[in-house]
Amino acid sequence: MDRGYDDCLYSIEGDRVIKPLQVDESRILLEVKDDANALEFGILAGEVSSSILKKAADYVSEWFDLERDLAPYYGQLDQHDRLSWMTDRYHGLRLMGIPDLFEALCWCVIGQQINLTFAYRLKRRLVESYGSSIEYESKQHYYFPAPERLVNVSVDELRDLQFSRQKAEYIIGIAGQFAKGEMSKEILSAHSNGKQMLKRLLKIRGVGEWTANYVLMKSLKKMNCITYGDTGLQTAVSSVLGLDRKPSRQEIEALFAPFEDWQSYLVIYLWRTLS
DNA sequence: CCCCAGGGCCATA
DNA sequence: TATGGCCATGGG
Repeated sequence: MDRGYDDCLYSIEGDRVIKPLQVDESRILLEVKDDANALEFGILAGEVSSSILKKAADYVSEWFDLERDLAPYYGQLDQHDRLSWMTDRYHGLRLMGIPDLFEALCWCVIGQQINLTFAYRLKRRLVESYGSSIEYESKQHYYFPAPERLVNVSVDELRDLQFSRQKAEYIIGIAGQFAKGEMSKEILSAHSNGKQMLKRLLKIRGVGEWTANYVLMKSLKKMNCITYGDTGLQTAVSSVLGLDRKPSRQEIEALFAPFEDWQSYLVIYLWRTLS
């Protein structure tokens, strides 16, 4: 999880990661750590009950995509001339989810077109300005701001945080859809298939092909999402194919074609080659 | 100083 | 349908 970027929604301390979590009406501080052959989780702060423990476990499972058997994916990777090395190098690397759809959409808008260092800085400013937090061992742990909060923020306030006018408008607009109940993870999930979900997402101002696929991958766990137009993906594909230029869309499609049902994972693994 | 970052909108033709 | 300008900032 630690790629050297400054993520403000969880903190990595040694072999454990700490993240504030809302389960039903309760706010807890979740800890997940590496325990040799398993992930172990615990509640550092907040109410603890059997119900909350179960939901925290479910969250960890979704966050780390623990239910998925990666063996078929590695089987396909092994058969590929230029990608088989990934099986050993990245063994066990899973698709880290962004379960909160609103957060995932906002994060995409923030990250559009700017370098990741700056993107994480913008996210931190947004979160620390409008998100709530809980304190643990004299450190604040932040929740992503609620749409009901962000919908009442002005474009100029976000520009003061160095958001571009476009990003500010997109985020406030998305917050409005969530606050009014026009969009939610449940609403999006109710669509019959991934293609319909993609169509619905593309209606949102600020959401293009890259963002829609990223969100379906990270929040809805759809397995065939290719972030076309992604400069990072293009760089990685160019590298593994040994090209001295950006790959065409057709070349990307050709590379991904054998990985039906695992294409999102291949995107994740290709991104990994960049860090 | 330049170019371009894990894009997308909008105007124009 | 296709193309180009624009956005904000910072790292290389």
